[in-house]
Amino acid sequence: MIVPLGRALSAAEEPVLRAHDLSMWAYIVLTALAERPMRTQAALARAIGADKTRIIGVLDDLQERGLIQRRPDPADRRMRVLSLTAAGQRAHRSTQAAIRAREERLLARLGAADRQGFLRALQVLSALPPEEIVGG
Amino acid sequence: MIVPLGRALSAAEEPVLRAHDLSMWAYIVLTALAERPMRTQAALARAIGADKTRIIGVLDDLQERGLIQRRPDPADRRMRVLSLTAAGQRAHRSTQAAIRAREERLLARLGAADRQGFLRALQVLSALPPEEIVGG
DNA sequence: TATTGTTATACTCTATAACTATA
DNA sequence: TATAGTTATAGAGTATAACAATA
Repeated sequence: MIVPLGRALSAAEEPVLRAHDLSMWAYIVLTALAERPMRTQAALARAIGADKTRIIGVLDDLQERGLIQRRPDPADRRMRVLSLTAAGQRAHRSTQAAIRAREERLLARLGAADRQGFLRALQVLSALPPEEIVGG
Repeated sequence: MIVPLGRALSAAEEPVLRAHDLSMWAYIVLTALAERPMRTQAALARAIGADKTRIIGVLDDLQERGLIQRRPDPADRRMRVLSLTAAGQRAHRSTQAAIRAREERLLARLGAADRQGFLRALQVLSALPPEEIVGG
């Protein structure tokens, strides 16, 4: 049930993201960096559950459009310090608002109790480390 | 949250499926046919949200292993009537039991109220036609 | 030598289009 | 001609491996 639902929700959010000129991964990256800047790209990749090679193109694009900053760390120039620009923060906030409005319309279909249980269950299960899910 | 969770759950169920020699799609097909036999492959594909070409290899394999029957409809020999064999029913039941046991262990982490809300919310949202999800 | 990021390559999954057979 | 199923092909998304820069 969850996998098809995830697909449907992704499909539902795609028009919203396109309207804000962001790919799904770009939005995920902005969301992660909005929570806190990262010292390396590998750390960002881990945080969002992506391969480190997967996000390079995304970062290239976001940087080119001035939504993120990506500078070599002066202390260790192998690393790239990542953070949102002011424009990036604005883009993230407006996109997130649009997505939340859409989610709100869907959650309105649920009873208050189910809704709360659903969101709490998602948080609990998402917070589990993968080993615990696999191991049961 | 839902998409990564779905990925994690899929990954968690994979060892169980492998132990029963079934792919994810094979299991989905068996589950659909356990509910009710289908008159055409296209109907099955629609029912499980897959492309009609996607399931052909799956059906080939299941038929070869004697888990499903797939016979031309005498009334219209273009169509293939699909149904589980006795062995297919057994395979489905034992695999489903193993998967449910694993799900049970995960759901045990939730409070009773959250758990009920979570499952009901999943049912409600999954039952929504795609248009309503996209349209909001 | 070990690590960060990058590029190039291969692999998996899925969808599209062309084909066969029945009607 | 239209439909069910099949096959072959191409596309997107992802992961793996080799490479360059820095430590």
